[in-house]
Amino acid sequence: MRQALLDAAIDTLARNPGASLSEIATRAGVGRASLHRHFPSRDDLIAAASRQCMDEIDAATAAALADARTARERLTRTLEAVVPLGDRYHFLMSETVDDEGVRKRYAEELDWLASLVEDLKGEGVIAADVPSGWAVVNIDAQVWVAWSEVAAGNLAPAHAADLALRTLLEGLGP
Amino acid sequence: MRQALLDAAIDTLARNPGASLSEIATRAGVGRASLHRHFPSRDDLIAAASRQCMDEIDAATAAALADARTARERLTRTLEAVVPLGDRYHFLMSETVDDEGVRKRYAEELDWLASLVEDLKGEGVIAADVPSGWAVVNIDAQVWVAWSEVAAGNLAPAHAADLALRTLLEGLGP
DNA sequence: CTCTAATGAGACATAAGTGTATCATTCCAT
DNA sequence: ATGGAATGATACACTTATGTCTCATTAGAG
Repeated sequence: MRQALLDAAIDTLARNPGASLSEIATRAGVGRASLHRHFPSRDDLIAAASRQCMDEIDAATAAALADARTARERLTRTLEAVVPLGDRYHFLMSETVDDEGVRKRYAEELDWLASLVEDLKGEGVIAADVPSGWAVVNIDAQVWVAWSEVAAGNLAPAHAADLALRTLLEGLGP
Repeated sequence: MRQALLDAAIDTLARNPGASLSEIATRAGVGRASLHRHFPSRDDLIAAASRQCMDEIDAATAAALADARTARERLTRTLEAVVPLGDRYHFLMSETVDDEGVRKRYAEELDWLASLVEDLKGEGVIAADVPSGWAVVNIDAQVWVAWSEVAAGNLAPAHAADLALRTLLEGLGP
């Protein structure tokens, strides 16, 4: 029940950030009153959904990164793992959360991404004259683009992740 | 007055699609009643703002494309012209408009972009094995990324447009 | 089977956004 | 200076979303 509500919230809010709690409850196959029992306020629901997204992304990337030796390999595994979770990713980017813990974890994710970019530069995978901020925001953008193409039914997840990787490596490479 | 309202609407709604008419009127330095005199309903305002955005983008690209001979040159000029209008561009992408004329013009823009991609492939600027849909959505994404970096104060418009162009040419090239 | 906790459905109050109408004031052309 | 048009401010009705509460029903543990 709680899980169904979180999934419905992520699904619905990723596509329409202004969706009402009624829509979310309906999509979860649950009455609106029950939603309020589990999540007293809209903010509570969004904060919990954000934590859920970060948990899923952390789990997926941790598993994918276990055997990654180079930064390039870490980027590859990360894209393969995160593109199928693109709706989670997009939800995190679009919803501004009041919760302190969520903001902190989100900042950690950004730091991790920034350090990955630095490592990629160190390996010569990303050219030195590409601003690091540009690289970070491009990785975000490629995840979003790849997922939206998958969600639209235009590409298979693996193909989309591959294209995203190629676009990043060639586009930002030396 | 009408112009101030349109500018305020685009500015405000590009950053927060759920902004209220009060916010927009206040940002325009106008009372909410006056807003309703010029634009009877919210939908009217959004439709007019969308037309305004397309007019500005059309004007900017038409001027930039006047002397473009190759498809690659058209892409370059388009990025240089559109990146500074990134908020307009983003507004168009994020607001779903009911108006028939707006939808039609928007579809024409997408067609134009698709034909540009085909021409770029013909010139060998974009690799043949890159799906055209991927190229189209990547051009959109680069405009958005470049503008957001400009809006955040991280890059100068010309530098951002240049990075976007480079990322596209290298990322999608053969 | 029985008791308890959870659920669904609905009523209710509250708040915010929207659209309309009114009236006094300001601005501008004549 | 004067008259008309536009504006700002305000009040009002209407709608929608939110959060709380109650009560009958259901599911599941004992």
